[in-house]
Amino acid sequence: MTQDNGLTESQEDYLEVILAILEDKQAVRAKDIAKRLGVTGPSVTGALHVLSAKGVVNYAPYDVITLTTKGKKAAKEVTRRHRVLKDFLTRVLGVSASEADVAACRMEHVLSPSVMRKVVDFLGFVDMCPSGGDDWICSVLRTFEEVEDPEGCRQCIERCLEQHRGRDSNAEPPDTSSG
Amino acid sequence: MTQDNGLTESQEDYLEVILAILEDKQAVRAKDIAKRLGVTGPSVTGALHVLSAKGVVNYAPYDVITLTTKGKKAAKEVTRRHRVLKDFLTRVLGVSASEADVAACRMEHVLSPSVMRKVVDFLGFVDMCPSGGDDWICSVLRTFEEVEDPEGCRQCIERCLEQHRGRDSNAEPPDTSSG
DNA sequence: TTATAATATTAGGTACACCAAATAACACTA
DNA sequence: TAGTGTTATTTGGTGTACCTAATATTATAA
Repeated sequence: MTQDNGLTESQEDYLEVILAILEDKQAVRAKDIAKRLGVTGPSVTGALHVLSAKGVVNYAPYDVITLTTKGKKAAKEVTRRHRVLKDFLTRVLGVSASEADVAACRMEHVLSPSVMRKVVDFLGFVDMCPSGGDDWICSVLRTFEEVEDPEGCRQCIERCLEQHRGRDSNAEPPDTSSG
Repeated sequence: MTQDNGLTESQEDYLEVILAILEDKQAVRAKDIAKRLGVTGPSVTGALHVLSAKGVVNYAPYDVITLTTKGKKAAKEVTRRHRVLKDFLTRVLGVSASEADVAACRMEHVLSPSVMRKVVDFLGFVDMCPSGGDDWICSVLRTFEEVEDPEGCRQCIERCLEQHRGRDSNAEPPDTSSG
């Protein structure tokens, strides 16, 4: 497993939906898990046995289903990855919400923490941009290894953003074409 | 399968390495496949049986291993996805080459064609930028729904890029990647 | 308090993807 | 042409993740 928490992709999915159900309703039913995951009852029972053995869910036949502390932590972590990836897919790549959900559901199991961190970093740039930050584009450009003059770029982007920020300033910089 | 070509993730991996070996050497040995995929011989034999039944490899015991036309097409498609994703991870997110390879190896099986297209589109902007294109940043910004004056931005970016281009008027192609 | 509907579980089976050990085929060399 | 090492295959088995059908439990209504 890329994320190594000792859980398979399928098991991470189970934890994720259990947490989601817990946030909706009070009680978690095997039936609801089955419905959300598109599997049958026996599959849920089987998975719960394994998850219980792994110490992430509290389970006994016909008893209520809850997450252990460890399980809740793992579930939240998966959910967080899902959210980040969906965010990235929609906001950066322009993927539709529903498609992003499907894709995030798969990607959330396969990206290492370090790659996830890069995704978060990128989103950080994006978040920073409209609120006043003026260098995320430069930072991105730098990662392309194409920009040989980051400072020049920075200044340029700065002017660009200024144009959008300051409606009052109609002063178009006339002297920018110099090398 | 997200990519539905009737192949499992594992099977796509087999095709991918078979194609890779074909591009290196002339002949494909079960042993080489095993080594590249980190599996044992029997696993390869088993997979070849299935792949043969699916009409993507030509296989008979102790005979040479080749890809069918259909198989070659599928293999090239997977390889293309891998390349695109690795490219994206390294150039856009700044992931290291080796990590990008690992991540691409997983992602290549889980992203739908439409999401892949978005990734390609994004890379298109990136590629366009240093080589003369002048609006990829604007296009990206537009997707963030933050830019209210795309034309102004376009002009700004244009100046920015001019600044970088102007330093090397003889404009050789950037020639950074070689697949 | 039983009958019944809803829910959950066990039992048994499939498919995939792998493995180790044993066996078979092949390609040389002597 | 037999012998030897390499390569490939078959055999038998594991673990995961599903499924259907049958059974058990629980909750509820008569």
